[in-house]
Amino acid sequence: MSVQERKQRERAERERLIVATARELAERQGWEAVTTRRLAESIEYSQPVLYSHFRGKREIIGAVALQGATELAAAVRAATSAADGPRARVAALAFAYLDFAARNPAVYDASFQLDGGLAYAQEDTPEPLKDAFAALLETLEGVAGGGVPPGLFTEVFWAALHGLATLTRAGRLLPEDAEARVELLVDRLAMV
Amino acid sequence: MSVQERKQRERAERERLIVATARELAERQGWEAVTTRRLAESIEYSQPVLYSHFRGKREIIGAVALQGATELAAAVRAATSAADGPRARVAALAFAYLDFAARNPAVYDASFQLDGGLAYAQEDTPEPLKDAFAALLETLEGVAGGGVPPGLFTEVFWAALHGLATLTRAGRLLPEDAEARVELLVDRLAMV
DNA sequence: CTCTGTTGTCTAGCAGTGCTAGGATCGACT
DNA sequence: AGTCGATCCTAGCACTGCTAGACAACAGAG
Repeated sequence: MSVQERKQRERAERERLIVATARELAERQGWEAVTTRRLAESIEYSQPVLYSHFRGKREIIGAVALQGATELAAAVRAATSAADGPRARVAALAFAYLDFAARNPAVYDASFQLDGGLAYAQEDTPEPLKDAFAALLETLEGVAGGGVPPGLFTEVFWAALHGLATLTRAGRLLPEDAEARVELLVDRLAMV
Repeated sequence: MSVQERKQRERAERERLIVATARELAERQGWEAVTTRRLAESIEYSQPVLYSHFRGKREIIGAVALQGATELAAAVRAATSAADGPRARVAALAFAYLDFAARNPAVYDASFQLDGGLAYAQEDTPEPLKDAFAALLETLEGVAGGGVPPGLFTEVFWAALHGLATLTRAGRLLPEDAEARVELLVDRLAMV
């Protein structure tokens, strides 16, 4: 069985290569530059190989999205655990979130803006997405305030961050006052 | 000169038809269904005619976006002027905004999500966009709270609404608790 | 009323997209 | 050593946004 195992390993390796390459390409030149032809060319295989791993382009975006969610969760947890006190932890969460979105625009888009064919807010939601939300919840549930369900509070806080992230990157908000906006958001929303 | 005037009128009329048709098509089947061929077919002209009015598809989206911004501003102003008291006016603004986004998803996307080739937050920003922001500002500047620039407060509030609108429509947030989320947002952000 | 020149429109086509059918090739097992 | 199945690629489909160039319609001049 070692032959088959080797083949499986190689297949899995190639799949990682596809996702990594798609991500790089998207981060470097935008998702509109990620075509099946260019992607196939980059991994030095023909187009149909992509379709032996993924149903289509959407699923490739979805794979990048899951990677992104995992990393976002890790970034948020790292930032919050390094901060002292509820107020500082919430602020650290917000800055970490926006920083991630700004540094990985293509990945962030894959996760929260593009259609990666993933289920959200449902039972069959992939684990990384649920975990990313959980990472936010862990810190935010402490500052939801009385009578407010932590989940609901987290959704609102998340939406605000998402709005700041997307509007800023789309040029709708000037990046200069980014910090002031975050401070205002944290001061008002978090009940410390 | 009346002949030329008539032609100009007809041209303007056809341009309105293009925008209206693109909007209908997008609202009915999504922007990905708005192709230059289908659009040309719908207005009963050939494709190149579109390019005698607009530089490309992006500009058509941009035209729909401007319409949308104008209507959004009107909807917000209508809702706020019908409400009594600062708290009620802010809530009315929020509900009107989200209602507009939910009822006109394609138009909302054109305005704030897709690339319509429009400038934002700059000097050469089209008037309808500036006015839509102004409509929010008019109501929100009264509840910004001391020491907080009204413009900054409006940006944050807008971002939160935008986040709620997009995440809800993308299936990231369940629509059930929509009202509770808005109430929470208004209660926390607005200093009545 | 005819001719002319401009203005407007359409046909046809380019280069690119996501995706797939079918043939070729390679290699693991009998 | 030969067979047969898995794997991969070539070629192509139907579509996209966009454009060059042929063609027709029509206002203005004579």
